[in-house]
Amino acid sequence: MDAVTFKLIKKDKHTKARRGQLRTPHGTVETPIFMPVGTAATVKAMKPEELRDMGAQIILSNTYHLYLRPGAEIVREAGGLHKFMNWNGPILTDSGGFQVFSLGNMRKLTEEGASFRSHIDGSPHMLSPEKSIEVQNALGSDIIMAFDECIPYPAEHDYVRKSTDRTTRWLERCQKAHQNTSQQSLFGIMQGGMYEDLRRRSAADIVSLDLPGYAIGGLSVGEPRELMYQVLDYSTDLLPENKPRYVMGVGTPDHLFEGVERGVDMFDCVLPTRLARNGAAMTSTGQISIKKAEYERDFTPLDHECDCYTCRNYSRAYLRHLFKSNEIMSSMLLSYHNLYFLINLMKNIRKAIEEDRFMDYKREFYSKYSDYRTTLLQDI
RNA sequence: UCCAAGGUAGCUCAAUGGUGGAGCACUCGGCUGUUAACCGAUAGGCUGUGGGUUCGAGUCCCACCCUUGGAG
Repeated sequence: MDAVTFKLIKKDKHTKARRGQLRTPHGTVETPIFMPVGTAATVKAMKPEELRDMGAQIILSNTYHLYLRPGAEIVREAGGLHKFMNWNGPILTDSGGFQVFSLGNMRKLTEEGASFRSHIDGSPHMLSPEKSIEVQNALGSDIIMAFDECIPYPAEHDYVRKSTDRTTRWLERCQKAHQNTSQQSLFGIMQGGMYEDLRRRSAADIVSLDLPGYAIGGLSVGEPRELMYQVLDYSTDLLPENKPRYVMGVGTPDHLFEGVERGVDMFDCVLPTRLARNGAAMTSTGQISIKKAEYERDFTPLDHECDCYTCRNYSRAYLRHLFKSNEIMSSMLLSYHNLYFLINLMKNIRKAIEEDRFMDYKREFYSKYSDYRTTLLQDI
């Protein structure tokens, strides 16, 4: 029996959207779900209590970062990642595969794995499928991700094919290295770039390994929005219906809608927390920059439709002041709001799916969300 | 009153006698499995004032004004 299991509880009548439950050793997650990212064993500027209060069900952390600092053994000694960071809900750890992409100029790829130079002190390290699994075992996360290469965009067909096949071989090694299935489950990752034939090939290969969950990787790497939707259109169909589907690194409100509509169950993204620290807020009318001079005397909440702690208690003028003054509270209040915004959005989406009005809800949302009205007209 | 140092962008400061720049602040933009409380762009100037030397002065000379420190 897998540590993590998925139960499909409802399918939308009009789209591929679905409602499900993901059971993990640390609790059940209602899907579709957005997962806040806590790279270094902390969702930046947020206390676990706040995450729980806002309705976060599962968070993500990172193998590469925790391996470098403080080191996997220290987390193991602490009693595992849950205890170490005081979050006893479900945790998913990324494998370090994204760092293969994001630290491109500081690593070398071979069949064995990726040789990194630490971004902290320049020291050399090798992350292989086996090493990534070993570290994630030590961390004790509920869901562990396969070690993959997140392929840049654009990329030549030949390169994508070779890389994707290597990612598949790495997945086989991950599966072999991962033995303890009672506490952790391994998810595989589809690659294939923006090429349908390679996505099909990747999906067929990883699905044959019969894993408890599958991710769609290599999206949101700079490709046009329409291209991403196009890839998602056929990619979800290539994955088994009774297993969770996770699109990695996606987190703008419109992408969440489009992903859910195409049958995606899980998302994660640094965007809400990063935007927050950089003075931007996600709102029902679109992204706003709290830095702008026009908010200097705006004593209304960030988002008039939001009932989060930040919006209930603070004004745009105050949040602008905090940001301009470089005050820590700025990151805290904006992060809370942005995470709440996405978590609440997903909650509404789940409810809409349950009531067979997902597309109605999507239309309603898009009608206010100014940045994407053009998409609304084209897609609906 | 004398001595010394110094007056350059909003602020703190650069600039052999040869096209006055930077950091911060301001304004605007970007951020998608975090190398990111980050990155980028625009704007901003009678170089204290008035004379002089010079082909050419922020820079050298003179006077004055102002600031800071010291002495009395």
